[in-house]
Amino acid sequence: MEELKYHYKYPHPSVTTDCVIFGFDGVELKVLLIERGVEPFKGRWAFPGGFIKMDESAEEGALRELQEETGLTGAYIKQFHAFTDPNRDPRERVITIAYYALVRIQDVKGGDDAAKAQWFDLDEVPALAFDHDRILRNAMQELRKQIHFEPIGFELLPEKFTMSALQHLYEAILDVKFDRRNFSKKMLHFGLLDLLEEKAKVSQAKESVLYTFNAERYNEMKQKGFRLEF
Amino acid sequence: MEELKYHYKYPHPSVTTDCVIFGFDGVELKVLLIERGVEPFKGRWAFPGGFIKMDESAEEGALRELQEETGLTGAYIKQFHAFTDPNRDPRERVITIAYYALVRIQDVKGGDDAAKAQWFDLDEVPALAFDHDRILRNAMQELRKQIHFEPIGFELLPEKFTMSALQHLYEAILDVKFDRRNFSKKMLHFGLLDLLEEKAKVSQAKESVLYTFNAERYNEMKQKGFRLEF
DNA sequence: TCAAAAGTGTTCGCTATACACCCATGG
DNA sequence: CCATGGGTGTATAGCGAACACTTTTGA
Repeated sequence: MEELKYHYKYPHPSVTTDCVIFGFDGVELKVLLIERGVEPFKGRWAFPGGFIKMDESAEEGALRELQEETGLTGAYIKQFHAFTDPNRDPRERVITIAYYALVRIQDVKGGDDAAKAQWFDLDEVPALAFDHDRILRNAMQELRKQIHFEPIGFELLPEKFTMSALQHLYEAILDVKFDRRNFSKKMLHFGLLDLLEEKAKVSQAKESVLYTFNAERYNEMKQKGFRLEF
Repeated sequence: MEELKYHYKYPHPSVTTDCVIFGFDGVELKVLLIERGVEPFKGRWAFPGGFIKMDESAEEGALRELQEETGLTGAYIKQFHAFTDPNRDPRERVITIAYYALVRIQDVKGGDDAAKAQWFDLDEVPALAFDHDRILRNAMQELRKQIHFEPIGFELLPEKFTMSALQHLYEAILDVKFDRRNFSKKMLHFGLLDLLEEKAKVSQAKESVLYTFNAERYNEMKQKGFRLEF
């Protein structure tokens, strides 16, 4: 039998973090899932996650999970909800504090874990373990809200990107279509994109100019009271 | 010595809910605080809160705390952040899932608890216990974000209210001033306010017309894809 | 009669949107 | 030479912001 070393007067829930990891391949918004190797929900897909250590914050825990699965440090993460249904885990009471991460898909290495990890198109996500379906829907909602007011899309793109990559990203996240001319006008109007000398040919067509996001300028402007609104 | 009946292989944090209760007196936005009767932070003010029971969700816990302090059932609450700094409670590891509640201040009874409770103007809140200063700042931020997109202000007003009460509420929450004519135009333009026959004299001046918020119509419109944007 | 709040319309500028043609490249 | 995607400007409508005078009432 396991040794039970920690004793409390009242019952305590377990607390985990789960990390919904979003990536973008230039066309589709994707999410990184891990196949569970153990019961419950063995064989089902789920988000990376795990118990919070007693000396780390939830955010540190989420970053640790993210690093273990993707090799990435310092990626953008955001806490969006704590899921607390008493029956969300069939084994015991587990509360999870959920984060989403925005990563550059091309920077992701295979994780340390032997666990099978795989990117899924958002519209091809299978039925997930636990309440992770709900967590994913919720993450998407919050991501959509956030992108209207913060320049987080750039976390998903390479350093240098074309205007049409940026547009496709916004279209994938918000599930709408924009007029190319209007989209570009609006983006450039914020004054946060630097036009690079360099060009790139993406498809079998004309080469297109590259932009980069000027985060410094954004921070300056934000301090002066500028509120981005897409 | 206390009997320690609950045993775990790994250490578990305690999990609480805290509830930032907002009210509006017609002029100022207020927050309900409770004076702590025990250490730590004895004598300091704090939000109502407590441990989550093993068979209730965090939301149920927050509603229970709210009911105990105000006598209100079914008030509007919203989870806005989980605070997880390992040292936020000097006694032991405590994670708190924070909610804010919007209540009609005039409906609030004294709580069941003998604890001293008191409404504070938002700009006269004293230094709070634990990390509750931070929690309050965070709650205000989230409330401001939310009121741009959801008609939650009405949760703070009586059923029947004047346009200027509504305007003062928005001004208090957003900390800005609006032009009376423009504000009224914008609000009425949503088509969510019903003009009542009844009038009221609020101050020592002209009597003014009363409105009521039509929640049914809002729900219909929302289902048809209407997105409120203030 | 004075002070305080309520009621009410118009103008202007900006932003969002709708929309079409030409060019460069690779197959 | 054809298909694909890139680049670019203008016209219109709707919304947000600015702005002043008259009325009622109670002190």
